[in-house]
Amino acid sequence: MVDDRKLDVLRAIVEDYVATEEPVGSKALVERHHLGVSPATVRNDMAVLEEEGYIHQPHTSAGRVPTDKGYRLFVDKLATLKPMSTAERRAISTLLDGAVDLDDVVQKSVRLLSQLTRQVAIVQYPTLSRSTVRHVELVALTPTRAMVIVILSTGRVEQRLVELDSPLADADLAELRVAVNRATSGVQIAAAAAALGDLPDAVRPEQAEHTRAVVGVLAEAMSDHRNDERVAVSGAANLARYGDFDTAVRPLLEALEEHVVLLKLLGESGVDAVTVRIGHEGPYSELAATSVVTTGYGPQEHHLGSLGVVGPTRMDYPGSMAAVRAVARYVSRILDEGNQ
Amino acid sequence: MVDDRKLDVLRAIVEDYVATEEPVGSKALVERHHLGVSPATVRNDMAVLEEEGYIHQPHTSAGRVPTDKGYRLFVDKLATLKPMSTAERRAISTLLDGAVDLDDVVQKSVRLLSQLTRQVAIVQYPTLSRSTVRHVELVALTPTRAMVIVILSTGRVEQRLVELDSPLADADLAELRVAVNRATSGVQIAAAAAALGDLPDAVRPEQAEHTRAVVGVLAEAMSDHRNDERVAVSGAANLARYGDFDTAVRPLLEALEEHVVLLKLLGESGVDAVTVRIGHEGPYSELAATSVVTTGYGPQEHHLGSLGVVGPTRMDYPGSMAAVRAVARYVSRILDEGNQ
DNA sequence: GCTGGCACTCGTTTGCTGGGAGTGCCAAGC
DNA sequence: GCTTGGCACTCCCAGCAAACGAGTGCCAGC
Repeated sequence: MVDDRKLDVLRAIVEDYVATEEPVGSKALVERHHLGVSPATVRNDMAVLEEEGYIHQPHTSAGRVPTDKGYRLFVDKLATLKPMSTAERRAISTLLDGAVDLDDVVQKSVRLLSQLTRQVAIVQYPTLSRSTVRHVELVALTPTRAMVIVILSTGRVEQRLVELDSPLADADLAELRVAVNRATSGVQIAAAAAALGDLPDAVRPEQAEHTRAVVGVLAEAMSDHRNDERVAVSGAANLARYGDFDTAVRPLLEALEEHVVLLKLLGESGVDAVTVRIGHEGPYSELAATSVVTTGYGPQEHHLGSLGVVGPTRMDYPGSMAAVRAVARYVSRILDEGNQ
Repeated sequence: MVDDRKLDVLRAIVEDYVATEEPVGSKALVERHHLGVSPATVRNDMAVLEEEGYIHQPHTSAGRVPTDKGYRLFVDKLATLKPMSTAERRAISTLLDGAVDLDDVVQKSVRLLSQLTRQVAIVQYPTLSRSTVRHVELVALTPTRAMVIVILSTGRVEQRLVELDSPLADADLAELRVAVNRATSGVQIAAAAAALGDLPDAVRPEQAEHTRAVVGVLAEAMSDHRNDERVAVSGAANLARYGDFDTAVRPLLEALEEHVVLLKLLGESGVDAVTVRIGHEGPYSELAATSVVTTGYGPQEHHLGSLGVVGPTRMDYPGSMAAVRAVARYVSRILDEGNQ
């Protein structure tokens, strides 16, 4: 049976182990935390905790180390989210308010998150799939070369070059611009890309050739899900703080290069709900020694992407969870503002 | 005196040490390279090389290790650039030809370079400062909110939101668009930003308020040198291959987070001239154990940015130099094509 | 049910030693 | 005069044993 005091002991073990990176023994425990009982009692509790699988002893005469299950219990039952200090809050808001565009927001956030948590931070770029087309602009660069620019509701701008076989008159371009905007404005990009398919025949049949070229590139730009797969990473240097190079650092360092892996790690967590995946709970056996703290972000509960931190299972969960939630909220707020 | 055979010995030492990561002795040397002389002779040569400071002995009864000075001589005198294999060439061109825009080129290049060299690759985003304005587009999103879009000669697109105090009529916006383009089209961005200063009074005095707002944001977008400071990094996981965590890996890992440091490392190397900076030759004493191989890129010898690889002094210089040069050439070519 | 005492376990540190890799030097040979 | 084989010497390192000590489990007493 795991009663309150045993939970206290578990919490103390987790905290000490996170702080010292060394197995923690009964004596050190009662010295550093005022548990109000003697080492012998703590030892009895530890024996039970070990039997239940929450802690583990590397070898006979060593202290105890939390298991993944122990961390899990710690996170579920014990972690009171440390609130951010006002200084930290101010740092977040001033930094992110200074961002000039969406990419800037992402890059600043990821940097910030890694600095706040002293861990490796990951921020997924906002997905485009749920955004709507705000405006399409066509610009003639030369008579046979135009640039199409798609402005999305999230504030993101996609641009593509179009090469034409024959010159296109400005008047025709203007007409095409009107037609395209009429067809796509306010429509979700996937639907907008589909809607464009009907245009070539509907507008100026004699210009169908041009229309088809422009519309083709436009549709491609709108169905480009490149962004859905992009992530920004920061703070790899924080891994250097950890020992255990081969089991903890190296696999993670390798994973950081594989953005697909990172996306899977981030998962699809809901907005405002912080998810913690501990060690083996994650999808990769090589990353059994790393934990992930993530949450979704997006204006008004619309999930646009995920962000979070990764690090060794032995990480500061309460601090990481608080920072992840705080940053996600600010990012959501900024996306909300840009959206009006 | 350093004659030809001693150079051969030095080369052999460098090659073996790079391959094995271990001090190399005279016996192993004659076995693995057909130098045509006995170990004793090689020892005599090594004694001279050591006296001259090209190699170093960690301790008595150990093999020799090249010094920074030794690598320098190796690079200057001995390294014949390995040509890229045709498979590698094809990989480069197919990958980079598939890039859809400038950022994509940069991201694909850096990835590619790190894979080719199995080192950490760094690519600076092309600087905007030398590019000219190709077109400025103004788009009304709501009556009091507009988006300004600047298309540059390099193909880069900058966008900014403008908030207006009072509604702006479409006709006025159109007129402003014409005026702005007349003032800036084909002009280098710095000059264009300056030229915009005169606009508010010259065009429609009664619209000066609006003009000033739009022009202000435009000028800001044009003088935004954010891009000059941006770099893409890839291949940090390759550091894991190296031992010597504290002296070689950790400082570099930390440097990778500091883009300012990376920019300084990249330096301002000329297009088509590969620069090698070995160990202490670089600007940072913490990075005394790392070397940098860089070159500039840009269409028609116009330096738009730099790219390169960093790694421990014990790196494969010929291979790295060849890969850096090859990638830079392809990037230059692509920028050139987009520029026509 | 908590506590102090105590014997026990076992990883780590320290000190030592033998083997081996590699060198420098020397005398002889081409 | 350069090259070569031989040889004594140096010094790192792997391997081992002993001492150490942190931490435990268990037990008897409160």
